[in-house]
Amino acid sequence: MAKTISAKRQERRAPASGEVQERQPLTRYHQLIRAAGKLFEEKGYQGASVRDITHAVGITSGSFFYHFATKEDVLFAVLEGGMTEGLQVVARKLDGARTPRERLHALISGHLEALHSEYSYAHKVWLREWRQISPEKRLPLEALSQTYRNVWLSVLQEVKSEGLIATDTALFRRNAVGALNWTIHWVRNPTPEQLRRLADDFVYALLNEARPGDAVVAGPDMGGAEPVR
Amino acid sequence: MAKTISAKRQERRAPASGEVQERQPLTRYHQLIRAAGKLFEEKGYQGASVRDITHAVGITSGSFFYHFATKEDVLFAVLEGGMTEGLQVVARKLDGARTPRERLHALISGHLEALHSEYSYAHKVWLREWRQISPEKRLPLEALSQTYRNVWLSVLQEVKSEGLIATDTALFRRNAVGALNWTIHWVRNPTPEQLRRLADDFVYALLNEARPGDAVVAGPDMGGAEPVR
DNA sequence: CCTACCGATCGGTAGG
DNA sequence: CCTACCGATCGGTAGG
Repeated sequence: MAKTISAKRQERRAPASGEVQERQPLTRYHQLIRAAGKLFEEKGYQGASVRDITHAVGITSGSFFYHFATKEDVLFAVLEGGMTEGLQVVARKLDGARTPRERLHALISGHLEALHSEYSYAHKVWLREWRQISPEKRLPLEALSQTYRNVWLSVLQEVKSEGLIATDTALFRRNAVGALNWTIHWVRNPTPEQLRRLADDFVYALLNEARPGDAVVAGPDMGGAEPVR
Repeated sequence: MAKTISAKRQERRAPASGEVQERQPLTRYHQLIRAAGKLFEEKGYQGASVRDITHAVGITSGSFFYHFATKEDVLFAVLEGGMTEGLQVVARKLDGARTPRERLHALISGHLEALHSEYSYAHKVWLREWRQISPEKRLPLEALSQTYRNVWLSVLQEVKSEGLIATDTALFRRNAVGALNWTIHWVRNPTPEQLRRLADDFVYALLNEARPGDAVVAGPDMGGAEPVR
């Protein structure tokens, strides 16, 4: 029954809030989430079958339903895990930032990091596949989104009161997040160094300020070209 | 054979380049494209079946393959039609624009119009489903994208030489297009008036200039709220 | 454009 | 976690 599976999942959850994640071998449960995340990113939620996922971790398809009651449940686990982790990355960055400008930079670099880290398929999947999650399951994910939105808005208020932003902070936020998320279409497998550089560029670009050093981003199209305009 | 179908499709194509599209009843072929576009936007390419599409226009599923050799072919038709039309919209807007600032405004408002017009599902589908198109079929679509990219870059050069843009035009373009495309997540069924207002706001927002009148966009979340951050 | 059908694959289940 | 299987649905085809 679903209750049993749900209970099992709770036991298997990642270590709570503050604890540092040790590099121990993944449980089957987490192997499945990771494999599902990669496959959903590659082929889409509907395009990746339960058999694809179980094949990737070396078990048979029936065994999938020992760990998850439905296919949708593993999608939920992918999204919830990724968004929670993303929030933590950003919070950590913000901790070390004092001035409004530094805090904006922290937000940008945290967002880019969450979006382009090795296991960040969750965010790309969220951007493409949130429609596939039933409204009830979507609720807790929307709550995480809302929290994140508020973090941005409060930082942008600080930045605006310094006179660095001329427009409405709500629109500024949406445009900034849109531009940052758009990088999934043209930034591919960036090195940490490229990511740092990109975050710097973004601060200047979003504020429409000239960059002190020069004004050109690394290369015409970092990574492979993407068809999306 | 596929050749036959392909030939038929050619006959049934929309009137060439310059001609004005009369409000005549749609052919089955175009009915199918339109229905497919809507369904792909709603449920995704994989989520919408051939039966869904044919049901929407009132024919049986087998008849689909009289008009298209494969399901992928109707996706291609949706995308090619939408992108071609989008290019025309922008070109028309640019024709009436003189100063660099006006030309930037034309680009922005054309882009928003193409993205939010009643039959603009094509662009939303392209943003989400381009992976589903085989590389060979993707090529002509990429060419259309490339053309559009170049239009943006040449206008941005003009804008930059006026001193309105401080950063690299390539990055500015990507961020602008990313921010504009992001509106599909938070703008819903805008009126022409709202769309005009939004285009105005975007010019100021992207240039990070204060808006003369005031500084607030229409409402906190025009249309329904979307979960995507 | 319809009827009737194909082999393949889907998410999910029973029983161990 | 496996084997064996389910009913449903998929894209696509043959023949008219």
